[in-house]
Amino acid sequence: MDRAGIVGGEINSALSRKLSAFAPWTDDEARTLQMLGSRQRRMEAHQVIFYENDAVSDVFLIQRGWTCAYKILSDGARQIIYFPLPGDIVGFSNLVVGKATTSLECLSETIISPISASAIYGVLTSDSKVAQGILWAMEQDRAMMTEHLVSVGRRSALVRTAHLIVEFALRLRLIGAQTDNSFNFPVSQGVLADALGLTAIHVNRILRQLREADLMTLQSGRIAIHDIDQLMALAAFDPTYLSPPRGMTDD
Amino acid sequence: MDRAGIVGGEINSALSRKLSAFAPWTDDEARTLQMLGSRQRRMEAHQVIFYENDAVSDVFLIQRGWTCAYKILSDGARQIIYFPLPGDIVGFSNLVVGKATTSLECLSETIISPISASAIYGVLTSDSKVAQGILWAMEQDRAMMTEHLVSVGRRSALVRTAHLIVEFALRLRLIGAQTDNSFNFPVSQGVLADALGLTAIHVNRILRQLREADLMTLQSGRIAIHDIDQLMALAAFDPTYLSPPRGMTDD
DNA sequence: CGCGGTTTTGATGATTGTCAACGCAGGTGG
DNA sequence: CCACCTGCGTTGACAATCATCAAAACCGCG
Repeated sequence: MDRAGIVGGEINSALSRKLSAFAPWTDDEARTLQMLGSRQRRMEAHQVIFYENDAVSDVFLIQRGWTCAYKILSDGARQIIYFPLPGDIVGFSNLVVGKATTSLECLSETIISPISASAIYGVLTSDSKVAQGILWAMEQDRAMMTEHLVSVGRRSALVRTAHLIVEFALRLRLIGAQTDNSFNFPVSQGVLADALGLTAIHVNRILRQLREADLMTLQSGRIAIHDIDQLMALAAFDPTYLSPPRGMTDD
Repeated sequence: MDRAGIVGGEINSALSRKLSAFAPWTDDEARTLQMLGSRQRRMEAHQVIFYENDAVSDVFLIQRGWTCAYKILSDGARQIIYFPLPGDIVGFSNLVVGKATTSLECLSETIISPISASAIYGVLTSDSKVAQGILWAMEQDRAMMTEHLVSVGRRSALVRTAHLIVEFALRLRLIGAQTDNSFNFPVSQGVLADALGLTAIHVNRILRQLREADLMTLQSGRIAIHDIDQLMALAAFDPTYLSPPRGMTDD
């Protein structure tokens, strides 16, 4: 297998970085991945990329920064569905139904690459290896949503919070954005609450518990994990849903 | 457009019935859909089609009956992710990661059609119209999961329960399995609880409330909806996520 | 320096869970 | 044919988790 695309070439697209966990890529395939991220737009924190029900047919690749996809209820409550990070593609629903089914907002300064429906369909039908990689990414998204649902439905506030933090840590590690056990975290406690189905006040109390148990600290936009093993044990975290399928990588 | 496949032909596959809501199909396309359901297996209530982590590469089309996909936690708690009904295809994750990411259990006597990975991939790449239909179905699944997450995260037990019941009613109507406002419902209160993130006892209390408000009754495996409008209003139910995209059907 | 948003903490309250008990229906075996 | 058993539904009393209300400290930023 030709791994020059990874070993020799430069990886400057978040999508390549993410999908390199799935399989090695030839130069040709790597170019295809690069191409999907050629158009780029910079956005500020708190800017909205699209709102629910907006007529959007593009899909968006996150290149840099943190975002969140959410729904707002009639009483003003908000539920965050998913946190798209660099390498993630958001809005496949746009392709099929022609409008956004959630809103998508930037949590930090962010760089996104809009990808047209035809570009996506083109890649999906022309290059079956790349198509498989994208399908894997979609499946990983679904797995994260599943875990999220399990968390909100059946895990205590403490376990649920720990689970989400561990997920962030592992996702960042997978895309090579984290070396030690600390990382920037531009997510306010209110935002965290809207993801976890809690109130900001209760999230604060949970974070204090985690801090006092010497498991992790969230301070001025940065998370430091002090004991990842204990944190994973507390969350009963099974990391397989984030990893590429066995036999795909040659590790 | 040739609608003979629907108007003239007989529709005996649940998949055709479901996807007929998405678009009209030619005879050729209808045959393709039929073919996906050619192999059939009958199963009893409480039988398990597959368990989480089983090595499965097939995907399953539900032809008849009710099923539920769930995860079990280390403490024995269960969260139901999704209720696949006739016409739904379950287990796309099997294709990509080669094993089941949830368990799938029959709630009633059920008929399923296993579909091999190659058959699915074949249809996805050879017939782009059918592929689009399947992508729409996948997107509808995702939308249901999203609503489910919103329910469990941010809706009160009462609203959440009402929302799920309305969803069932509309799904059944879409696949032509319900004419009046009552339908068989082989879902115990304990199962309902595992879907809603509640206890069976509390679900019982909520059902009483709904009954006493003259909105709906669940009795001996059958739901009767007395006031669908008020029920939808209570749940703030927006049905668009279940319907085919605008402009697809000629209604 | 003041302002808005966020974090933090305490006091109180509501929604939902836990425990316990009983009725009911269906199935099974003596 | 009936006793028994098991799963499910129902209800009440009580407990726990988490929400709500209130207030103050903090922080970055114009």
